[in-house]
Amino acid sequence: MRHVAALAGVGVKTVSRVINGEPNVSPATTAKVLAAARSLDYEPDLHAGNLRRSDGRSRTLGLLVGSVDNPFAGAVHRAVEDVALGRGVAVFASSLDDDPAREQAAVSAFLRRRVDGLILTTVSESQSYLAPELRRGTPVVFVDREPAGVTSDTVVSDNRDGAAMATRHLLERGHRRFAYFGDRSTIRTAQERRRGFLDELGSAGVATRDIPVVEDLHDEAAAQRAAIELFTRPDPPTAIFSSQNLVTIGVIRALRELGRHRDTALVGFDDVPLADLLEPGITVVAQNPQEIGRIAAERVFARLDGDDSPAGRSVVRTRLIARGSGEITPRHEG
Amino acid sequence: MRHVAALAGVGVKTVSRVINGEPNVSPATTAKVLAAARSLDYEPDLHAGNLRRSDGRSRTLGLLVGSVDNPFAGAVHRAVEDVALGRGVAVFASSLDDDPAREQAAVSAFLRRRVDGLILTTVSESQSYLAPELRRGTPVVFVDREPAGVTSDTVVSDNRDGAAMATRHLLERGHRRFAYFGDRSTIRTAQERRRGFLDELGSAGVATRDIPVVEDLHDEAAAQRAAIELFTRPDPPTAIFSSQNLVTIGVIRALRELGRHRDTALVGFDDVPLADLLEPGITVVAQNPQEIGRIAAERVFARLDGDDSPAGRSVVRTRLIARGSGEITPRHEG
DNA sequence: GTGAAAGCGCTAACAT
DNA sequence: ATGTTAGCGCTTTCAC
Repeated sequence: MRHVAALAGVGVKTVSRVINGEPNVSPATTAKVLAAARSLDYEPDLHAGNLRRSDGRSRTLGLLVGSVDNPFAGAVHRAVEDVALGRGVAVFASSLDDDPAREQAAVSAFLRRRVDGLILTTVSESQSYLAPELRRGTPVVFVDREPAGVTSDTVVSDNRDGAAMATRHLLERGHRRFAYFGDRSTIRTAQERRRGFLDELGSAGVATRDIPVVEDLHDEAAAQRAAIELFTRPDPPTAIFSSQNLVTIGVIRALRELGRHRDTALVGFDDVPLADLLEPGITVVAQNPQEIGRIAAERVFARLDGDDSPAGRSVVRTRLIARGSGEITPRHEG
Repeated sequence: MRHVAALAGVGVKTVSRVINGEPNVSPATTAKVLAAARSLDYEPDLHAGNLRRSDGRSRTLGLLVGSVDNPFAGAVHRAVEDVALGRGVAVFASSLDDDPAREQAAVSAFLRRRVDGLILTTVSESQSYLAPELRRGTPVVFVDREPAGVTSDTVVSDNRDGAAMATRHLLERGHRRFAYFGDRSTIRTAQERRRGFLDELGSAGVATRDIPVVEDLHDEAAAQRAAIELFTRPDPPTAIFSSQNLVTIGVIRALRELGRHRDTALVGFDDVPLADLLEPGITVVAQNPQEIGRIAAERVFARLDGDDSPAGRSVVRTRLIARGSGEITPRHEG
């Protein structure tokens, strides 16, 4: 900046004024400064400015998702980016991998870089470590999973209702023998989905005591193995509810392998790519990651704009998409 | 930091030493400083340090991909993150959307934030605007698409060879009536794939003059429409090569709709999620986005570590995955 | 309409 | 083993 000022024959403050579009600079001076900046390939240093700037904003956001390599996270990320772009804010994205250590490391990395706000998917038992930062006024929005130990804005899917809706869908087709496949039972979201499933069966008068509830399946292969194992036992279920993306895919692979995909009903929570092109198409309770990301980003910016209303909880509705697998009726036993 | 120093009863420089793990601090002092930092919830300001730090590194990378909401980009991003994480480097990710204005805006946003390196997928006609930055020594690695107007490290798939391999695969099954569906013809990568396809047909003695080459299909719907249109004309092809992810999916939808998916061969460039679960499974020339991302990130860090060898071009091999659709033999005409 | 001086939080260089 | 001073590139404040 000093070089630009020297080349343009003005003071540094004048350069600063031109760069930031502040008033009280004559057009002639402006032109000189711009020309000098161009010829020196000058790019202002945003961080240096921040150090002294009154609002202290880095125009930067930290986003922590399950994994950036994952359709749900990608959609959330994209929605956040779209909102941030309009504000001239850049987004740091990191992957959680359901690892509490990574959660803390990522948050710390964001904070050291003085992000203006945080959008977080969490996995550790408590987010109370964020309390000082919240007190300092940094906006934090939790997405997909609710926080514990602190209160802050949260955006989640209606996990329980969505799971209940899926279950009702299967009950209405006459199923009475169910199985549940879910991911890590420590994850709140997973608990909610299981609860929605079991409660709905309970209300329908189905004895939930004997229903196989297989949990802690965190990848396709584990889900596939678990499903195959279940189907080699007597009286396999006629209907399956799978509580997550990868689990659903693992179950599909298992049913194919067993030749059971046309006579076993399946509804998955969370949409699966190309689910409509499979045979049968996969019926799912689809989340709305775009909406989750958009709302989360808008909450952050509202807070930055001074909104100091109490922390809120936004619930983004899920939607049942019937494609075939959920409409299979119970087979008659041999 | 001043507050921490005051609370610990030491000078700021000692705090700096402790925070950065520099030597020559007594254990007792270290403990005092750490305690003070903890009690004040102190997080060092990385940017402020950078301003003065001799290496001037922000420990930050800028990554520009097609769209963060896209499986290929997600895999690249994840690989870059994994390499960067080991170095304590955070990643800014942005979406290009094949929009030249976005490309420039994203690069400028990265530069203003003083990223240590750039990993870019580009779409504008020339990247000569990066020349000053390259001269300044900022490492830039181009991924997926080669740059124009500047020379710098590049990591790409073997587009031409991959396309040729796909074509050979179809030729070997006896096909002689082909069609090509591709995305924007202005994209170098797309040109290479088309070229690989046509050259291979030429070498096999197939007249390429009459082959339908449908291009500029940038989404599923456009590809689907184009394929349906082609199949309503006389003498439809018996084999299709589609040059991109979304185009492949559009073509699959079209073939389904036409009831042609079991008698028309299809090989797509770039893998498709769940392609193995479709019927028939989709044969593809799979890229290796993880490898592309990993190599790109390693190139950046090698440059930062002082590697000043001439700009290199890494070619990541594609792999043909036969799943059914590419093994369909030509139907006999009625 | 413009510039000079001070200072943001930190680290380099040189004390001590 | 620790402290002091200067200065990174910018914006603030205030003077002209």
